Amino acid sequence: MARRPTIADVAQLAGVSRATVSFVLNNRPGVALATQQRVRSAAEKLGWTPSRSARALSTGRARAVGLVLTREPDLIGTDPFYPAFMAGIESVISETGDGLMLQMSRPGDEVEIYRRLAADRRVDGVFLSDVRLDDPRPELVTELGLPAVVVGAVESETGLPTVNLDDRPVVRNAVRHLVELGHRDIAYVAGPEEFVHARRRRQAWADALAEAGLPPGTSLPGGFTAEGGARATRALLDRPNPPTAIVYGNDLSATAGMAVAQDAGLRLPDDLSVVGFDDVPLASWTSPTLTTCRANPVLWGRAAAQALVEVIERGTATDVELDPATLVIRGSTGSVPVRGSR
Amino acid sequence: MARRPTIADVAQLAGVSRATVSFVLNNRPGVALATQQRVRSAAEKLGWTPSRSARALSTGRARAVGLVLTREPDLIGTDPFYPAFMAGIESVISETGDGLMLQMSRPGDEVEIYRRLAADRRVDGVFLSDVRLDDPRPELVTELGLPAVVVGAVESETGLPTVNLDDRPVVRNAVRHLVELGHRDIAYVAGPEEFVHARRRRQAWADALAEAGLPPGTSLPGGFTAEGGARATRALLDRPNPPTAIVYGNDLSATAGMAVAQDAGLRLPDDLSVVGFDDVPLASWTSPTLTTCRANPVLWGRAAAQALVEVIERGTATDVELDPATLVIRGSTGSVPVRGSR
DNA sequence: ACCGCCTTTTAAACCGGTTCAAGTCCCGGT
DNA sequence: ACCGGGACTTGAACCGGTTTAAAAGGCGGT
Repeated sequence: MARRPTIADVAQLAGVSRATVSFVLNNRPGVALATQQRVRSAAEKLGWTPSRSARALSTGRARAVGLVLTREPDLIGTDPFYPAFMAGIESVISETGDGLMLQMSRPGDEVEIYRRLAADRRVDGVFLSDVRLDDPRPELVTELGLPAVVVGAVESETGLPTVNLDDRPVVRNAVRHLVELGHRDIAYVAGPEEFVHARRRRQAWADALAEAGLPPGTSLPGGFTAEGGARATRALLDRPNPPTAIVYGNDLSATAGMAVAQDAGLRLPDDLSVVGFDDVPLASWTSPTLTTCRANPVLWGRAAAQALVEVIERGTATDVELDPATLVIRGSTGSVPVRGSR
Repeated sequence: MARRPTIADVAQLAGVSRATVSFVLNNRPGVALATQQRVRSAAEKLGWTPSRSARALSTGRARAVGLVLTREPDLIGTDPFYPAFMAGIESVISETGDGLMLQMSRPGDEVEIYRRLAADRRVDGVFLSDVRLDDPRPELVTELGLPAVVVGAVESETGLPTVNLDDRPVVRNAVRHLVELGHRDIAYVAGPEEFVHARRRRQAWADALAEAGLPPGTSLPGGFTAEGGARATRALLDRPNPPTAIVYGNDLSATAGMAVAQDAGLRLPDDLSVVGFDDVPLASWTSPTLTTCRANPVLWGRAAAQALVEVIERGTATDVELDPATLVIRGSTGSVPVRGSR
């Protein structure tokens, strides 16, 4: 395997200096057309591609962005958001030949990971997703001088550019939909409270109840997991006055909740209505099919990547507000059961 | 924001040459202990971390490995394998401070992506997963001189180091389990035939039938999707003599299949037994719960990463055979229905 | 006092690009 | 014939590390 060609080889073959080759490569004006062609064909003839590392060293840009996934390893596979989100990122950055560096971390190591990412200058910028309450990362990246884009935190008190999708309207729609079906006792099974998006969804549910003139409903933690959703559902159904509808923080816990309800002898949606969140591929294939909220993670990824590129190149970017998620009504929601009181 | 310190700054503060700092950094023998300490404390005082790009340029190693996901964007989110697999990879490579470059591609662009990865020398090696029949990639990486590890193709005719998990025993166990329950007509809903692992699983099912002295069963394509699984299930149930059990290529199509069967009025497992593959988090929460085959994608990732590191560093690695997947028996399999003929 | 040898340190080349100040050429104007 | 200026090119420094060959220092032996 012969040594791969360098810019010097191309320069020599084209009969020009290395500087000229570099200019041609970067489409810098001021190179005669004939020269450009000579350089190009020389490069092609030798099969030359500029070395990433050399470029990175002299330009100071790594031409890569970083995504740190901070979740428990088991949880990471259950969320269809990230693969789609990453696909969206890729579709933008690959246009300019940039790459995506993936890091996984436990919630604890997180800060360390970002520090290393910044210290190494291995990436030119990072995405901050799954933002938590009192998240140390916005401040950290600011301190480190690491370009960053916040994904999905509506309160832009961070000072960082944000790409946001407001979950509240769709949750409100879901509650309204249930209210229209006659439900008055609508419970909520929430995701981890430390996530601002989980908290926001729960708040939207509470607000929607109030808006409909209903008393505050019951909210239980479901942790975005199947087990958590199941446990919360059991607890809700064991109450003296179980709710007639349950809204879940995600499809995973909703599906587990449906199973629990059916095991308890309830028929869905006759005895209990269920709403999920995410619209996972399976949601159309549960029985009954799952009414849920659908966002577009690929578009998130695209928007986030575009914003990050802008921050990296121009130092700042305008916030982006994505189209809200939509309510997908399927078979798991139905009229309130005629039962007991009133 | 002050310019970040370089090796020269450290050298100056420690009162030594840059070479010495470099030696200390790389734990090279032949530096006096006192000097090492002076260098170390100087580095710490300045908060110096060596620049990745500079190192990459002079050592010729990018200190990163690449994973190319070649699936349709929609499909990518449905497979819990990859996130866990990546977590496994990360856990190994992050020990040495290496990174994971993620690339997504459509089946068509694939070859181009690998070429670019190799040309850029942006990664030191790649994983080859979802190996297909007549896959061009093994030959390609060999030609490109790009270190690679094949993940999950048992026929090591590629000449490349392979990390393999033989699905056949567990599929065989699944069929046996069904045969013991009295089933004689066991159908199969397969993944895309171009994937060697999908094909292998189907073959294992066929072999197990033969081994049990049963006539060849019916196999239909399910494409590893929910829709495909549903369609195939419908087709199977519409037959004059529908099977009493169906084995699916993955949990996604199995779950969709269960829904179809239940919609058709069948009770599971009384009228139909179902076996999946993957053991997705939801498998314990369908109704009935899903009997399925469980592998350990995190261990795959670890083993694959270790093998790849070995190839990169030593030029070659020994093949690894992982512990086979296990059969998880849950509620979706039961005794054959007493029905019709015989 | 001199030598050989071992340990420690360093100067300088190198990795492969980018960039800028300083050329070189050529041409039209006077 | 000479000059100014625009269009192209290029030499050389630089990015921040690694590496090698050689120098410097220390020490016991004769």
